[in-house]
Amino acid sequence: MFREFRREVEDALTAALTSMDLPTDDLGVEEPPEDVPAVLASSVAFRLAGELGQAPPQVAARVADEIDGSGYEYVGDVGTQGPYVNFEVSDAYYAATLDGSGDESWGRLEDRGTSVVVEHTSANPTGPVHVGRARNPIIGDAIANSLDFAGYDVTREYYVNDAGRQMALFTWAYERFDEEDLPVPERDRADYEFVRYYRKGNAWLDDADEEEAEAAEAEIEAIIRGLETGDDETYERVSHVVDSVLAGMRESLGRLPAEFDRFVKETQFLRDGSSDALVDRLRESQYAERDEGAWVLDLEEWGIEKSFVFLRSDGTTLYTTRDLAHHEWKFERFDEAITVLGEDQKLHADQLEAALEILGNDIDQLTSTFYSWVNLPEGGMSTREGTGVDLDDLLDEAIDRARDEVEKRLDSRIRDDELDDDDVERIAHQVGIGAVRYDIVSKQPTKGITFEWERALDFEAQSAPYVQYVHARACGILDEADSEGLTVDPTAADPAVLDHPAERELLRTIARFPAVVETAAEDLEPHTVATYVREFAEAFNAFYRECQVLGAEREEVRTARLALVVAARNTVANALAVLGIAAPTSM
RNA sequence: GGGCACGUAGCUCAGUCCGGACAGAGCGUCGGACUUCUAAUCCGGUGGUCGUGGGUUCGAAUCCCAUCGUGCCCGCCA
Repeated sequence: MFREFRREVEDALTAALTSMDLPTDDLGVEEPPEDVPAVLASSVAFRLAGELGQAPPQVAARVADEIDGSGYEYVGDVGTQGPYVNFEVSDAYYAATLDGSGDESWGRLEDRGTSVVVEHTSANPTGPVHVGRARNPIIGDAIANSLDFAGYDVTREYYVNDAGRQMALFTWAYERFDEEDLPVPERDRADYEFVRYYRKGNAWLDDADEEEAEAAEAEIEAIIRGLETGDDETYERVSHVVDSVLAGMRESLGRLPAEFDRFVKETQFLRDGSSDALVDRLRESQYAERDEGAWVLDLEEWGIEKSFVFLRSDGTTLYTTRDLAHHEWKFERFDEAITVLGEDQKLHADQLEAALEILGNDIDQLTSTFYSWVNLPEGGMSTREGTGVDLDDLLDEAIDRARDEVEKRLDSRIRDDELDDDDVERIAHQVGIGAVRYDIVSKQPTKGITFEWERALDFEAQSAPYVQYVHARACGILDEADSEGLTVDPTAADPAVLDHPAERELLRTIARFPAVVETAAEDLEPHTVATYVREFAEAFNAFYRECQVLGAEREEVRTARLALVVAARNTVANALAVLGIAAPTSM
C-alpha cells in the first residue's frame, strides 16, 4: 500500500505545484521522523522559498492549501509543520493494508516477465566451504530470494571452476599420493577426504627438488592441455575429483540452506568450442594485440590500465576467457545476469564487462555485486593452507549453543505446549542457523567482517531469534484462537476499530513491506530487509504488549486484532523467507 | 606508485546512492516490569569531534577536494 500511497502523494504534489506554476523536478518526498504524525512529507518548500521570495513555512502552507487530496484513495490529512508539508494516510489505507496482508503472498510483487540468473558462491571445488566464503551463499541466496519476491523469474547458478590449473593440480595429487600417507579426514565426507590430497600436493610441490617438481609440473600441464583440447579421458579423471568434492560442498551449503537450480561447469565452454570461437572473435577486434606470444586486449578506453590477457602464449585459455563464453551463454538464456563476487574479483569483473562489450554484447544485462572477505583475527582463511573455520563447524557450534538456550528456557517456560525432543532439535536448528545467517545478511556486504565466535553466535536482540520469536508469538496466538474455536476471518474484520497507536503503527509497518522488497531487489541490498524486519519486530512487540488479542473486551476488536495478527505473521514469515531464515511456529 | 572499498557511541552496526525535522538501534553498563495471548520480551537512565581539514549549499554523516588509517586488487592464477 505504501507504494501506491507514495505515487498518490507525488501526483498530488505535482498537480499542486503545476497549478502554482512552480517546477516539479524535485518534490523532496521523504519519510519523516517517527514522532511526526505523517507517513510521508515533502521538503519542497525549502527549494521554492527563494523563487517565491517567502520563508519556507509560508511556502509550505501555500503548497498544502493548493493540494487537493480528495481525488486520492490513500491520501488523508495534508498539513504543515514548519517548512514541511506532511501527508497522513486515509482510513482506506489501513483497510487496504489489512486486506492485502491477509494473504500469505503479502510482499510478493506482480510478475515482471523478466528472467534473471543469479550466480553466487561458485567456490572452487578444492575442499570444504569455510567461513571466509560463507558470505557469498548467504548474500547470494537472499538476493535471489528478494528478486523472486519482486516478481522476477529467478535461476540460481553455481559456476564450477573445473578447468584451471588448480583442478589439474588437485587431480594429479589425487592420483599421485596414497591415502595411508594422509591425515585422518576431519569429517567422513568427500570434500574433507579429498582436500587432504590437495593440501598434500601443494605442500609436496613447495618442498620438492627441481627435478621432481618439473616432472610433476609436466603431468599437471598435460591435464590442463587435455581439458583444453576436450580429451574425454582427462575430463573423466578431473570430473571424478570435481564431482566428489562438489557433492560434499553442496551438503554444507544445503544446511544454510543455499540450493542451486543449476551447476554450470567451466569445461563446458571448452568442450563445446565456444571458448575457442570467442578467442577468434576477440583476436579480430581493434583492441587485440600480441604481447610476448600472448594475446591481450587494450582496455584503456574503459579506464583499465593493465591490458587483459585472454590467451596464454602456449595457446591455452584463461579463467576469464572461459567466463566470457559463460556470460554470452547466460545472455542468450536470460534477460538479466547478476553475479555475487568477492571484492578481489573487481578488476576481473571490469575486464570481463569491457571484453563483453567489445564482443558486441549488451552489458546492461550484467550486474556484479561485491562483498568483502570474512577474516579471522589472525588473518585470512585458505583451503589450501588449511587455515580457517569450516562452515560445518560454525553451524554445528551454532546449533549446539542454540540447543543449550532452548533447554535452559524449558524450565521457566510459561506456555504449556510441552516441547518434545524433536521440537527442541528443530528450534535449535532454526535459531542456530538463523542467527548465523542474520548476522551476515544484516550488514552491508561491502563492510569487512572479522570472524569471532562470540559475536557470530550472539542470540541477543537484533539477531535472528528476536525476529523469529515474533513469528512464534503470532503463531501462538493463532493456535490458541483455533483451539478456542475462534475462526479467523479477515473479511469480517473492521479495520476502523484498530485505532490504538500500537495497532496503527503495526499496520503502517506492514504496509511498507512490499516497498521494502522492491528496493531490496532493485538495489540488490537484502540487508535492508533485515533492518526492516527488526523494525517490524519492534512494532509487533509493542502491539503485543499494549493490545490483548484473545482477551480483547469487545468481539469486534478481537476479530480485527486476530486479522492483524494474521497480517503480521504473513509479513514476518515472508520477510524471513527473503532472508532465508526459518520462521519457527513455536520457540 | 595507481585503482576500488570501508572509517558513525566503549563494542557490533543502520542511516550515505537520491542533502532536509534534535544522528538511530543492539550489546555493555545502571535501574525497573513475569498470578495477565511465550520475559529469546518490554520500559527508563547512561553513552557520539559521524576519521581529520577545507569547499558547495538556506541546510552536509550524506555531495566535491585534500588528507590519515584499514582491507582488497594491479596481464599469460582462479
